Amino acid sequence: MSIKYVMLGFLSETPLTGYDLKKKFSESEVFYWSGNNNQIYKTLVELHDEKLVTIEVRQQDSKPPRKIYTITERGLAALRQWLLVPAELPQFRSALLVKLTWADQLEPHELSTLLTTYETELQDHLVMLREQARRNSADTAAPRRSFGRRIADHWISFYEQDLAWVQALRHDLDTA
Amino acid sequence: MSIKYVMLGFLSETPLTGYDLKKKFSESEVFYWSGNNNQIYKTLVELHDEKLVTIEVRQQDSKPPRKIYTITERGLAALRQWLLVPAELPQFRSALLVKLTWADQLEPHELSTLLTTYETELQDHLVMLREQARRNSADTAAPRRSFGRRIADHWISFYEQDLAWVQALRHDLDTA
DNA sequence: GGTGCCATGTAATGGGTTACATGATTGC
DNA sequence: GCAATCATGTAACCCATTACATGGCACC
Repeated sequence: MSIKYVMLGFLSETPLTGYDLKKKFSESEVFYWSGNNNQIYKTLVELHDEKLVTIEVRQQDSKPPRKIYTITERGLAALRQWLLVPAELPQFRSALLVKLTWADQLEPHELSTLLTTYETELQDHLVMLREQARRNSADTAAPRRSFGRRIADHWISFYEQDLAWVQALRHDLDTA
Repeated sequence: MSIKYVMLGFLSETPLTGYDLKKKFSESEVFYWSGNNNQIYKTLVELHDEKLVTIEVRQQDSKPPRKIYTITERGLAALRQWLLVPAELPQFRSALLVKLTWADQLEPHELSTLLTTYETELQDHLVMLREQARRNSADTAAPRRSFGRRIADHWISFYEQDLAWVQALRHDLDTA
């Protein structure tokens, strides 16, 4: 799965600049790309070459000109076509689970520190995600069939489940 | 997080060849690298250069020679040091959640097909994972503080949660 | 005769990251 | 004076992927 279609997706809602797209990527983890300049500006050129978007340059005084990208009919068709391709299964990457495989290489107190640190970080992250979800669901006046809030909640539930697991593990280790 | 330390981890259990390591990566999704030749053989050279492993070449008649890699004291120390570094938070990458963001671009029956296909694939995958977990927990006579089974179960629960979510979504769409 | 396992490795490519570069404006 | 926002883009690099290459043996 490439970032290309996700950018088309955003552009299907409203015309945007590269800068705007960058922000879109940083606003939600579900769009898991870093949204770095290199990729975005290169991909925009690509999208334009394939006539999936049009460019409108708008000059601004004392600011760099904005290049506003608008999706074309072909772009919308390409997006739809991509949406119809069966979605690959989710990928989970947990550094903790990998490390715990060799937990026996650590002293009990070292293991305990590892878990506690992780737990704290997870909790902080969850606070952030919940805040984000709250904000996003507030301003988006739910369009007919968009699952924004539902998706965000599901996302959060992955972390919640992970948190519960670590807590249970820590509890078991403490009582043993 | 690089594949390097994971390879050291495997080598901390027992000496292995590059070929063996490849298999280790394919045996469990938790070790999420593809385990392709390029990376493994290159990394083994690197590990050897850094004196984290030693090489023993064993000739075999009518088969290519095996290069058996054994972890050194320095290797074990490097592994431990890596284990102590706080684990990054897990990363989830769900193509489905990304696509559903633009679900309104699809006809109801197209959306339905998308979800059903995904659900079926998930279920198949779960069957495979459960089988894998069963096999792995059978032959590993649980060492003192290794969480193999626990880790596998947690892994499975991520997919189960995802499955439940899709099923709930599909149910809601059907009844609406 | 074809597939799969053993066992090593290389080549080409793709996808993604960080960091660099410019430059004005606003706010602390 | 410093950081952040707006807004574009480039350079260097790293990690990972697929595919290619070799070659014998076992099994159906």
